[in-house]
Parts: sequence; C-alpha cells; structure tokens
Amino acid sequence: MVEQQPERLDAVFHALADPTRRAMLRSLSAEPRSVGELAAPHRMSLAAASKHIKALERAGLVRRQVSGRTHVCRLAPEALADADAWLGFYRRFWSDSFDVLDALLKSDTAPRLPGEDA
Amino acid sequence: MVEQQPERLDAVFHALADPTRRAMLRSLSAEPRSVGELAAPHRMSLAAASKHIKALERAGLVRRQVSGRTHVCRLAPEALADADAWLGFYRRFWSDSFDVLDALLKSDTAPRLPGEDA
DNA sequence: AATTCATTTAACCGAATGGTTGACTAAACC
DNA sequence: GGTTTAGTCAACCATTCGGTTAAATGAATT
Repeated sequence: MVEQQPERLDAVFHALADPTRRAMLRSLSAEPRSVGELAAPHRMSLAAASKHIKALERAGLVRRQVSGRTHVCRLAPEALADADAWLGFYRRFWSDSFDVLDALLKSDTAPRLPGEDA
Repeated sequence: MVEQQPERLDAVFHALADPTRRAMLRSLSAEPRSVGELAAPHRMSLAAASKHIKALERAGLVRRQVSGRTHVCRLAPEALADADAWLGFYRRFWSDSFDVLDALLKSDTAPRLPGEDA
C-alpha cells in the first residue's frame, strides 16, 4: 500500500492545519458562499481571507465559480476523501467499532470467516 | 458540534502535511523505532529528522521512551483519531457507505444556520 | 579514562506562511 | 460617466519551516 499523490496530501493537510481555513470549510458545508461571505466572520483583511481561500483551492478543497463580480466558492469534498483515505489506514489503531469498515476498506486483507474458505 | 482543541488539530494536520513525517508514522505503524531508525530512510541529517520527530511529538502523534542512549518512538494514534473525528463531519459529503455514521452525526447535530462557525 | 555511539541543541540560511496596506480590475448602480 | 462594490495583485514585514553544520550531552564500550 503506497501513498498515491503525496503533493496533493501535502496541500490538503496543510490547508486543514489552519483554523481559519477549517472554519471556512465548515461554513461551505452548509452552502456555497462568496469570498466576502467567507471572509466576514474573520478578523482579517479581505486580502488575507482571499489568500486562505486560494490555499483551499490549491488543495482542491474548494472550487470557485466566478459570477459577475462575485466569486462563489463551493466545497469540493473529494480532496477531503483523500485525507480520509490516508487516515483510514490508521483507523484500526484506535477504533474497535470500525473493524468491519476496516476490513471493507482493505479488501485485500479481509478477515475470512469460518467456512468461508474455498 | 464545535471544534474542540483547535491548537491540537492545527498541530496534527500540520504534522501530517509533510511526506517525511507521514512516512515516519507509516514506519511506526509497523513497530516502535529509534530516532536513528526513523531517520535512516530519509536523505537528510539526523538533526533534521529529529526535528520532524519533535513535530510529531508536539502533535501528540508520537510518544518517546528514553531507554539508555536510544530514544524509542511509538505511534500514539489518539491524535490521529482527533483528525479523523474532524473529517468525520464531512464524510457524508463524499461517502455513500457511511450512511449509518451519517445518521449518528445528524442525530446530535441540529440543523445549522448560515454563518454558524466551526 | 578515553572513545564511540545515539541524540539534542544552537546558530545559521533560504523559502514559505500569514498578515498588512495600497493600487488595480472589472462589474453594478445611480 | 462617475462611483461604489467585489475581489485580486503586488510589495512588504515578521515569523515559521525545513534544511544545514558544528558543538554539546550522556550512555555504552573498551
């Protein structure tokens, strides 16, 4: 099992390592927002918020649709799925209730039930 | 549902945003390793590797047990569980096979108003 | 006691981060 | 056409990051 696009993971985890950006994602999980709307709750300049949004875009976590003079941002969850997949490998180390999922995820390591043998 | 220790999450995601550190975690998932063993596969000075390990410790991802002159590092997966819990909120956005979890999440998650922060 | 081995610490370096302000572009409004 | 509105871009700044080398610590070896 090898790490697929390390650069993508770098960007995703880096994007998630900032509370402002996590808050923006949380906001986007409710509905799409303009740059201004995303920036509003945070005590920083619009330019600073714009940089954060660009970091999210670089990571593939947000997609932007320019509509007139406003830029509408939407959550792009596939990148989060990448991070989740990476974490999935370690889930067995802390979780007992994910055993079934664990087996499903690692389909090449599925525990065989008695009688299941060929 | 509120983000619990943002600083901890900052440190965890920051630690995960580096391929060297992710490789070290992967190595530790097999068995505990000394600092030297963790450093060996990477083309960098021992001092540089030592810094990476300290970043992992800061994030709570690794615990160190000094034994004589060697420092033995072990995976500390609770911190990964924190990251996983954060991601869990978003799982419903990409996963269809997590419907049960989704239901669980929704059960203690009141419908959110626009502007509600993470 | 001297040396080697495992590791950290300190000082340094260049690049990236996260913020600022000010100028710019372009769409919307009167 | 002129002004406001939405957002980016560029320059700058302090701090952090990821790496280096060299020196220091401290346990093991001889």
